[in-house]
Amino acid sequence: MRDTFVPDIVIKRLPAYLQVLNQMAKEGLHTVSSVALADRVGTTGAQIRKDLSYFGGFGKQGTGYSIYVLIEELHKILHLDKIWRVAVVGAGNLGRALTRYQGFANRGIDICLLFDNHPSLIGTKVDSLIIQHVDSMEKAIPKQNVKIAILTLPGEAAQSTAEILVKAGIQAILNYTPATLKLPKNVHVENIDPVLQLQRMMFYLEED
Amino acid sequence: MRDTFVPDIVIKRLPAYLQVLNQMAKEGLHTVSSVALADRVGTTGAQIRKDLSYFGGFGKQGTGYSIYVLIEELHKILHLDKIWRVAVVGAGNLGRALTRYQGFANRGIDICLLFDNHPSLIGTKVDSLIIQHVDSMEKAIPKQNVKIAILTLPGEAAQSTAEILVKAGIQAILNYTPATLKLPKNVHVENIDPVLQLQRMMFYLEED
DNA sequence: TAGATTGTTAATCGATTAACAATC
DNA sequence: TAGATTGTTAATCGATTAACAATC
Repeated sequence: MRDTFVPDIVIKRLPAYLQVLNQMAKEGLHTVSSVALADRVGTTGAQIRKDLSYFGGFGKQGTGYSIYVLIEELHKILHLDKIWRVAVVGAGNLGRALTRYQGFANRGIDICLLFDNHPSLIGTKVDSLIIQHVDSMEKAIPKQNVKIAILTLPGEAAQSTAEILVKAGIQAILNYTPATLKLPKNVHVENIDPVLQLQRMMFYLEED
Repeated sequence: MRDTFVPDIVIKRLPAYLQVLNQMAKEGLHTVSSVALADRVGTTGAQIRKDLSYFGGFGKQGTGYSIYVLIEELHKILHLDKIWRVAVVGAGNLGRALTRYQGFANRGIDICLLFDNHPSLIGTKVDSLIIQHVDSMEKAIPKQNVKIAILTLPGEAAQSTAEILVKAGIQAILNYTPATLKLPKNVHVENIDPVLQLQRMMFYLEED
């Protein structure tokens, strides 16, 4: 079932479905139709049914989907049924804020490494995590078998640092820098430079 | 020319083009072909030419594009030829980090308002900005004619706060919360919950 | 049983790519 | 002039939507 190719764009939507399903479970609901779920997510029933059908038939005609079952299946599909260790690279404002971010721990994300290259920061703590020098990444990352990194450095250092991360075994990078990273295709990069995100919306705003 | 419909997906790519063009200008280049630009952005020459053609013909056959001209045109198209004032709502770790973020000021973004609802924070400063109570948003936002807000609250408060923001005249929201906001279609929302971004990549990682 | 809703197929829509005449 | 590269059209590809038989 997962052998058949699933388009990236489908994968991108699944976490949003999961998000709403979790919310619904919290509200005490047990069952949901594709249309009801779609209304909350902001899409259509047909699209949800199509997306889910790449992975199997989780619903019941006439009834819809068991919220509990669907959450469980989405967890399996997205590999969320384990805790992922993550390294934060760059201990500036943003890096420290993300390290402390409450939303990670209870959603299966464990920030376990924090790096910077600024001498005065090395050895200091952010909450209980000690800031290590970027030069120790190549050893520390494989040691803890970390596969995911969050990049919050100045743009100039992003490319070279990302290359070291890849050498250290990192397979996915959440890139908060403005840099357009050039990395092997097997490394997955999500770009979320806040400036770029804001610029995307400015087009739609009235100049005044 | 801008009267003809331009697909959202084209608009989304323009800030990335601009990003690379700025980089090239910094490197001292003056001219670039669609293919050379595409290589750096990670797309194809055809796509860049098609995207730009929605707005006019900025290139010269045989030569390519003037980097200077293209940067200027993209600024005009995306409405980046002015400074945009932005409100940050939520003065937790992330909100404070974004308020202090160096990358905003030199790219035309002015964080001029910061709100929270936690009594002990009201009146305290983040850099030179005073944290105000969320109840004062409805007055303070129109007063400064702010159209863009960054949401960094706990998910539970996101929807109701966003509705107040819309009433206050906000037209674009950069949403860092896990909430799926339901707002009038004329309000532009970009969702960048870091957890969702990470989950999108976990699908592609080997379970081990 | 009658009503509701799935999973899937076929039809439609939109986006990307290829190709090339125009021209710098 | 010859070579390079644009802007655009047509062809291809992929994603969304509509429709409905199957069935709970």
